[in-house]
Amino acid sequence: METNTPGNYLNSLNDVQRQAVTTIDGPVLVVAGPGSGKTRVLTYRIAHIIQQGTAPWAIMALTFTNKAAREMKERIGKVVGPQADKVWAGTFHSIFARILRVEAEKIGYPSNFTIYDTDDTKSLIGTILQEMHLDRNVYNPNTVRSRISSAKSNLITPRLYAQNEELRNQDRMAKMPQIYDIYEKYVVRCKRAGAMDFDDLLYRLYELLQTNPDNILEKYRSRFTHFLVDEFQDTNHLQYSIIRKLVNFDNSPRNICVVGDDAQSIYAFRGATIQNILDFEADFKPFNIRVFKLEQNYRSTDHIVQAANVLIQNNSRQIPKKIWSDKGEGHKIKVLEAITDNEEGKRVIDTIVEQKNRFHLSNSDIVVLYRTNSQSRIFEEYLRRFNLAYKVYGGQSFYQRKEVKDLIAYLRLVVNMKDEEALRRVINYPKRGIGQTTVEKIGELAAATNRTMWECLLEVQAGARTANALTGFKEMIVKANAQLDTSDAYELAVHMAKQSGLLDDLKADTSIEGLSRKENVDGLLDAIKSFVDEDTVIDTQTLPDKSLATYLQNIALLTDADENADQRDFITLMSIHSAKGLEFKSVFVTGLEEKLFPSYLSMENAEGMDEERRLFYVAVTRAEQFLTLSYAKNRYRFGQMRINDPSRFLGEIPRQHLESTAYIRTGGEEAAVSTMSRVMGNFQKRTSASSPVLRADPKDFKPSASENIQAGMKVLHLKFGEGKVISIDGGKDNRIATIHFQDIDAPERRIMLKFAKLQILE
DNA sequence: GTTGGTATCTGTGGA
DNA sequence: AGATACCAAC
Repeated sequence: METNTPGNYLNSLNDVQRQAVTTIDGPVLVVAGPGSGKTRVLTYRIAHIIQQGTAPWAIMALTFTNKAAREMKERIGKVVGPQADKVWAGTFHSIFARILRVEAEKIGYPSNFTIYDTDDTKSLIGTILQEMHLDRNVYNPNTVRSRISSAKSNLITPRLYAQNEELRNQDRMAKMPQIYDIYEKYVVRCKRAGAMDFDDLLYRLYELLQTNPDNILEKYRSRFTHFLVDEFQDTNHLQYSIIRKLVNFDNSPRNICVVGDDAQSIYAFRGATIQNILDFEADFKPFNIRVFKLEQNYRSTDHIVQAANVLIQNNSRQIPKKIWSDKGEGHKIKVLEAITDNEEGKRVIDTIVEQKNRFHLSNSDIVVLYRTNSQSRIFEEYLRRFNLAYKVYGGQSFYQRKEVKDLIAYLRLVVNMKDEEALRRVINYPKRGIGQTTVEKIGELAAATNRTMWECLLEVQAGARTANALTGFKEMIVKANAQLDTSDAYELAVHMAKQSGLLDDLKADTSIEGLSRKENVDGLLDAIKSFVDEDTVIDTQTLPDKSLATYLQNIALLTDADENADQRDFITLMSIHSAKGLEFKSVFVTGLEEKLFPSYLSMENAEGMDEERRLFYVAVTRAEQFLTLSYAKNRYRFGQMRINDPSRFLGEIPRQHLESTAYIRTGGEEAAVSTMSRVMGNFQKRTSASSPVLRADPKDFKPSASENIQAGMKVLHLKFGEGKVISIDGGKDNRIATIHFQDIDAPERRIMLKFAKLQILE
């Protein structure tokens, strides 16, 4: 339990934690293993800083996710009360966006700048490619995007990029020599559209501090006196450069605490670098840096902790540390083998049902993790079949659905008419007779005259019909724009949904998908309504209003995972990436196959492989009590069934932490078993005791219909042999038998009748 | 300009 | 398998 009384919060900490909390002057590096009470340290530290007399608004606490930020604020609130809201705690992107809203005009952006998401970025790059007559098949927009993104993350401007022989050579080798040019055009276009992409939210702030108009640097240096950075291992060079600007200067108190775990760095793919930890140590070494290592794990039982310890040692570089737990040995790790991805789904859900029954777990105790979001589908199907409540995080989020984005695009356009991506999206949706040709003409004119498409809207040659449509479109937006100051976000959104014809268009579609699209738009409108009604606005300090502009700012940086999960009791499905920082009693890590996990995209070099291993480490260490690993020997990918070897990571877990009972399929499993021991590498030395034994001859085995099985019957099970049904419980479609088997170690088994094959003997 | 059908491509993670 | 690009017919 949390301690809420001020003063005695220090008592609930161990020695190292307490030092990390109370050492508030000067630079501090906290190396925090999984489950080591990192969040607790951060929150108590903030509370401590406040209680030592610092104003809450002089504290900046940067996290990676809104979820982490919200949790932190809540927990600070418990210790210091309502002042917690005054702390500048949030994601890098949201805190920096907040500053930029105030300062944007100093670097040539409107204060109501739009935030381009990944789709906007990709589509803008697509447009530029088209204008440059470059082949999309050669210039993959995704590749181009990530090149641009990593350039920004490393403070490489278009000009520097053009001069950088190494980068240019890489591009030439990749047959994309023009990337530097695309980059430059992209930056110009974003600026002209009054838009910042995710990287700009960081980069433009850096630019602001670097160019220092009106001595703005001084303003923020003196405003914030204490800094905290969570998940420091996942920051990129650009983020660290900003921090350094704000913290590391002459006469600065350098009150900064960074918390991270090199073993949990999983965002190198988007520019994060462990180098930052090393740089931090070097940069602050002259200023009496203190390093604290949190090594006690309060989350998991020992088999889990030890397994994690061993497997991470396969990585080449790491800060030495030994995570330990005093939670007792706990349960061994279970491995599920399946023939197909579909069967994997079934076996995972079977195991979930079994665990729920045997250990009285709630749905919310359970998480199913996977490497790629596309793996969620099969689990969803089986969960539905079993009537188990679940929630899928990530994947296509609510705000990425077409119909939602459409309405939002209208709203964006009303707020910022220069927003080209929004304009392109809705100029002819719903259909109003402005075709592709016209849109292209407008785009070309805009590009040729260095203006926005909005300005060129009525200047292109077009037939009377089209010209009419264009005028109508423009007037509609202008009219709505005029209402910005008088209407709140909800009124305007409803107005636009109706006026644009979007609502009518959705109503006309009576298919099931059409209905759900309509529901989504209604859902969006509801969300806007509650934004207007509620007092809780993320950025109350800067924009304490209910305007559409404020609303758009708030949602641009929101992801599905940030929505307040309603209190219902559900099983969680998510990617391992989004599970970082979370914990569950029972964790399923699925799809442990070579080329999937580790991903084939990471297999080329050692760094990629190490990052995959860290990802596996993160997955494993989410578990408190139960850890189940699963893999399928065959899996559909790219529309084709592929054969996969089990992941090497399975082989890296020492045998003694694994449950010995190997899984055996009913029917033709001899082959399965031998394959398993062959491919599992380290598993090979298993003793005969661990190999599965058939207790019934498959040839004579004739399973009976499960409905007929009743308490008191004598039954035969292929693997467990003869047994007596003690009792039956569970619902009609979910009957579970408790069976006493004669000659196995743990004679009492609970078996789902729906799936178990049992032959009635008498 | 719009519609609908076919060919082609593409494939991690997320603020 | 699903999304998108492309093309031919209305």
